Amino acid sequence: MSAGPITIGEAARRTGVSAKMIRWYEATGLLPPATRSEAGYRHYDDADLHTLRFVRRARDLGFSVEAISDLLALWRDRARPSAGVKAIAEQQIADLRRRIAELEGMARTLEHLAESCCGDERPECPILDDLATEDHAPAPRRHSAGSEALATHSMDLRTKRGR
Amino acid sequence: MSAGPITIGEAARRTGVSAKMIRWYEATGLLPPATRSEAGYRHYDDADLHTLRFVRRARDLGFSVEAISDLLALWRDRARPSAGVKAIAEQQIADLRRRIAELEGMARTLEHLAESCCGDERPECPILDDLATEDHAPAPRRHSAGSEALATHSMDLRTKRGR
DNA sequence: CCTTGACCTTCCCATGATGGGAAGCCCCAT
DNA sequence: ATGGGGCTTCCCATCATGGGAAGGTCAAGG
Repeated sequence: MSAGPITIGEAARRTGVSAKMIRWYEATGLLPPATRSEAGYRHYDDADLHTLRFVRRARDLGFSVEAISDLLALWRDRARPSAGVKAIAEQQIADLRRRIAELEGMARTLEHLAESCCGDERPECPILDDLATEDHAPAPRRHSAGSEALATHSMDLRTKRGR
Repeated sequence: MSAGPITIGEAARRTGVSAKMIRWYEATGLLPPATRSEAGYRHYDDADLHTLRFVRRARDLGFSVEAISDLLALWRDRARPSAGVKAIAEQQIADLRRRIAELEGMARTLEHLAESCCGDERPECPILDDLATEDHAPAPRRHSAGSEALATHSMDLRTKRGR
């Protein structure tokens, strides 16, 4: 029910989108420029908050900013056919499934290796032996071209290990 | 069999690691500086190729460059206890499983939504309706701190949609 | 009225692993 | 000796995000 325009920090708190990211979304054109106070402060109203939550939710579902841009346009167009939205969603699902399969393959291979490694004081280690084996499949280079219209670029699949 | 030292391009062809990446691995300390010809060309011998294939294989299993650095050190130390290697591998497995679960959650949610969207000319769209719904769980912010010793940083989970 | 502290602004930088491309040198085969 | 392809280094872009500096603004309390 709060109606008065609020500042970016407050909007961040209420939508779960950081102030940094709100500014960035505006700078890159995902969101239209916010209205400003005389001093230059950005102000957000309830409709803006609604949009921000929309973006947040879409991010949580793994959509890229580019995809969200399309979704936002469709959302604003009340006469759009739902087919377009569904197509974007299915593209996203396919992408998620592909990435899951890729990670699953890695996990399974590693699980096999870890199982056969006793992991004690002794230096015998099937894991290192596997890594050092010369004849692994050329493994189709990542970043292979997709089918034109539905081309996707596989993301980075590695882990960041904090330390 | 081929014994003579070869150039970086040839090493790239034979190991599946791009010349760019070989230079980068050297620059960042994952690999020791390559020997150079008088003209400054890098030269690689069979042992180097073996190492490069090791790195390549580890990358294919999703290990970060930092983890590979540890694995390489263990590989070179023939007296290492296999426990250390196994620990790294299990950390990696846990990380992969966590990421898979996260993607799986997104995929399932989207599949439910896509199922209920007829995807025709009509503008009714449960997918957009969901995105526009105000009350979604605060969704624990990504990048939450892990447990000190085994701390991991979750990766980016979004899609790049080529266009 | 003035200070203080919390907030806002913009701008630059870093992340991780990868590729693109420019400018310039080198090597081999014709 | 010349041309083309490979090598060198260096800079830039990606994608979404955060960190932090330098400086302006606002509201509350002395």
